[in-house]
Amino acid sequence: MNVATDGTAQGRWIIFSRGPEHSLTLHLSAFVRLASADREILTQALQRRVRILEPRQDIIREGERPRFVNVILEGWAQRYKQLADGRRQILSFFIAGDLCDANIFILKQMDHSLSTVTRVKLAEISQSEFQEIMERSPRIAQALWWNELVTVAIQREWTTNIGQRTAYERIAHLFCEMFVRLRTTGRTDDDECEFPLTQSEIAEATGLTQVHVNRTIQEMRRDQLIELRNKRLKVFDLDRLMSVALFNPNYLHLDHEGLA
Amino acid sequence: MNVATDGTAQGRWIIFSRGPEHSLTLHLSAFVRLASADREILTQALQRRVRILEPRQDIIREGERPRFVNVILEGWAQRYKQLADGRRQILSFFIAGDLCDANIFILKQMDHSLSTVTRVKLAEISQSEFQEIMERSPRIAQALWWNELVTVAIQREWTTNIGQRTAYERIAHLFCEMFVRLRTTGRTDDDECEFPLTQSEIAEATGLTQVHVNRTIQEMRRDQLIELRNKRLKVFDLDRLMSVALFNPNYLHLDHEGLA
DNA sequence: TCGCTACATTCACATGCGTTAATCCTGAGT
DNA sequence: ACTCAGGATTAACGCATGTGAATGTAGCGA
Repeated sequence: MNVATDGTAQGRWIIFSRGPEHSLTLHLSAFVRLASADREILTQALQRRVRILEPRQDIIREGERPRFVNVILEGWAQRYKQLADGRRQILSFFIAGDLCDANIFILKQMDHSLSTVTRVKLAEISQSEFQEIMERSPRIAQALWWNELVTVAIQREWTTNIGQRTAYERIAHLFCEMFVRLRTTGRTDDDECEFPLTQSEIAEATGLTQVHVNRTIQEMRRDQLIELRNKRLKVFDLDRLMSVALFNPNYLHLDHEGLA
Repeated sequence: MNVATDGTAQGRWIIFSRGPEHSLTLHLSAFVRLASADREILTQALQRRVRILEPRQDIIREGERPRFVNVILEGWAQRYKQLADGRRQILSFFIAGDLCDANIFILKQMDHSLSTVTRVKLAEISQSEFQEIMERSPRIAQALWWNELVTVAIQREWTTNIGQRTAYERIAHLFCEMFVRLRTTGRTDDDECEFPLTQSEIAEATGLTQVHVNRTIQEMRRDQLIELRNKRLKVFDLDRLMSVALFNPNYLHLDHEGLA
């Protein structure tokens, strides 16, 4: 696949492309316009250690010591957290181009877990590599701050989502967020996008039960809001979906200088 | 008040002290041991622009352009977010020593609001001052990253709290978090601490209604878990409170090198 | 084709929490 | 002491969402 040099397809996400030679080229064309030297630095970093993981597999678990910054190159991944008695909350989703935790080695141990949703291709960046990148390019260092600020903003929105919205609104909001993020990185096809989550996973992400998610999605289908099957989501009218979800994309902070 | 040079009282929070001459001295003795030069830099930055705000007053509102990093010197403040129809979610609380949003100027506009809970004394740090600090002291810059990582971790815990815990557990968890954070900064008195929130505010922070918060707190009182009146919280048995809340303090990341 | 297995769907019933709206405190100011 | 206002408390009632468990369905390997 190729990528994202026009306004539409740029975003917070670090997006990559395969050139004709199938080598990865990284664009942290997020937030700042990076010089080609910066791009080169990132491209290098992403090639050093690449792994492929099967679906529903842990990347790192709560309590473990973080050793790498993970960058998702293909597929969906997620953060989650489990209470002592097993209840599980999904905290966020990662899609291609997302950087999991800049500077995570500063923390002694993970307070949550990372796992794949689909089959995932990711790049691991070691602490020393990471520090070198930050030192060599202040632009990238600033882009990483920006990335982190957006990450917190998304987490705040999720808190609000679960705390204030009804089941119907919550699920609609999740659809909006993922659709917009995928579109920003050029991964939508008109009014459709991939959506590899099971209803149980939607439930764990929204603080609902799987049964109620099922009921609610059927209601959304009846309302002609969406279609969801075979791991694909179709949004008939995004404005309407955003409206019923009380979705305000401001928290994604897509209004940065990287955009046209 | 004086502060926090021993292990117990150090924490993630940037704590300050009044010397005998009533001048502020800042300790970002969080996470890293700072050199006295670093301390001096921070002390300076915190003296330049100090404001006092009355209770329940906005500091900055969603949509506005951020101009300062705010550091809380005294009192409690909060983040909140409001949906288009008025529903409000409180997203986190700040206590003395907390730094609101490092590098916030990177974002074009606020995606949430900041307001006081009690009367608050805060220091504003401008963009240029802030950048200068980061450049002059890499130790501080790293401490700021650490601070940001803990901020996201707390937000994740709040998401989990609202998504998975029952009303009783949620409120207990909030009590635990604030008690532990206050204790870490030396602001508890044995088994008691200040707790200036109204039941309505507890409700907005936990995604419950004020009526149900009231019911639940009475139940906690009957269970001899806590006492709460006159804006003071008494915790009879912190271990038991943590246990019913399924509270695991790992997300506060207090196990850093700054600690003895 | 059979029979897994993982999901999605349905059903009957229970309940935790929300809603609305009085009424009751308590502390601060006069 | 008296008053007032902002909380806290109580009550009656409703509903959104949870629980537990059965049934349906589609893909996939043997």
